[in-house]
Amino acid sequence: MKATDARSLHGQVVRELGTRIVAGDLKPGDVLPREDALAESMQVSRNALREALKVLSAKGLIEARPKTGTRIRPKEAWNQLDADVLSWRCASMPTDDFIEKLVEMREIIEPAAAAAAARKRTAAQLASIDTAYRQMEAAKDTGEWAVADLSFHNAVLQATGNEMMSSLFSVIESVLGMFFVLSAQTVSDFKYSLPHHHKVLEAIRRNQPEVARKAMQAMIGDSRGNLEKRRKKGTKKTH
Amino acid sequence: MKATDARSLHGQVVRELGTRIVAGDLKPGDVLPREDALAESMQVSRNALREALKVLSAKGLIEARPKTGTRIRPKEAWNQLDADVLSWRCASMPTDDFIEKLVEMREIIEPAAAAAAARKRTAAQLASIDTAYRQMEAAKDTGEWAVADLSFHNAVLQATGNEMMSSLFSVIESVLGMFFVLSAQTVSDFKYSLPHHHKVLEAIRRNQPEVARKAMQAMIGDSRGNLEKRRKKGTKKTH
DNA sequence: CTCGATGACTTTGTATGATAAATTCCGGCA
DNA sequence: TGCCGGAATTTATCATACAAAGTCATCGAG
Repeated sequence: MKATDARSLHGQVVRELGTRIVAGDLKPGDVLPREDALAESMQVSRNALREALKVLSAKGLIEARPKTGTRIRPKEAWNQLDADVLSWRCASMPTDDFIEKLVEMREIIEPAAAAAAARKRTAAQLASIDTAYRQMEAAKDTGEWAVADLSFHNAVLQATGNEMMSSLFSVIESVLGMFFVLSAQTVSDFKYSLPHHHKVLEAIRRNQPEVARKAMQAMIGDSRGNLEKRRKKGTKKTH
Repeated sequence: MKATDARSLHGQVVRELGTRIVAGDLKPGDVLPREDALAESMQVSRNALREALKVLSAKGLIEARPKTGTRIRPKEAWNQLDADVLSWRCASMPTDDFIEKLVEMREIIEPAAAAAAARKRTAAQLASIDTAYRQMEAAKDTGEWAVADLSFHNAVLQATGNEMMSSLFSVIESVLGMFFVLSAQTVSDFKYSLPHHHKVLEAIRRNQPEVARKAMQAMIGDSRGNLEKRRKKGTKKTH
């Protein structure tokens, strides 16, 4: 689910450079080659390259100044919540440290969102959550499950009625994505978290904020435990 | 504190179009004029315009396709947490509804951040918070206070050690900015929240997460009350 | 008459070359 | 030594041309 169109040429340049920056291949403070040199080395026109640089600049990754050149900005300046930045970080062998931070964000965002949704959801928003839940019930494989699961959590965020909360879905998407890839092979019963989701759904349906918050916390706590188990297993394998 | 450089020409175009989009002057679904026509009407080259469009596209505001044209994307697709988007929304007569959403975000983010900071802060991070606090103490006018206040809350977010949390500072910056402009004239003692900040600082110093969380919650609750008072006064004036 | 393919047209995408503006850095001068 | 100005370099902007992609109408076949 990439925000940036990867088909276009400048989109490929954005992805290429963005990936290399977040992966640490290009470090903060480093200056990029001159625009014409970089354009030539990447086999694109200087025009396409500049459009890519503007996009990276909009995401806070780089900064261009005449004469000085274009340099990588410090990590604190990056739009760490940007969907592309998150996706690039996830793509490049995320460290356990990063996954832990993602989970930490989730633990803050989702219980609060569930509580807010229980307070303010409209009938239509509740219906969206309900639909997603039923798709999870009906899922026949891990692929269908993943899609429905993401829909569920997205619907909860949207039910808060706060568009800034909805924008945080990119974080949830990242952490769930990590979870899916880590548990795809090892889990036989991929629906084991269905009861957790049901509790959240019912609490939101009944407008019970604190019940919804607790249910969501429980779900995430469970998820965190499994994630750590999988991660340990994964590191064992590499020995 | 603009992320996008407003001095450059394409930066001005970004700001112009971005402002008009978030203000609702250009609505989701609307298609922009052709690139060459739009470029001419804005007195810039098509090249500069395209770089601006790429930036807006990176922020999720627009989407361009051959033949179809460039259209405004639905609000759900916008990067609502982007510093520029937030600043543009704040610049254009924010509705009470939007301010309420900002406060809601703050109530979720900052108590959790204070707790995390109390758990994980390094000595250097604590020193940053302490420095900001002393600058608040020493502030001689509302301008100095505002700067120090922002530093304080930024330092707390950074003390969580989670860069995604730090990226949420743009939200805090927006809500505090609104607070400052609304209370600039009406408040005689602009340091009245100093004790609140002191409690947060001390709790973080002593590694007491729950104390820090409560102290931050109290500070925000107080701030919310004042904001509503000011807002009411403001609407009264317009009668 | 309906459906589908085909071709022309419109709009964005990419390339190229040239000029302007800004900033650094060096050298001259007081 | 320190200030000032010019040269050099790099990004910023402009202009033009062509390629690619998608839309829409038109035409033909069933």
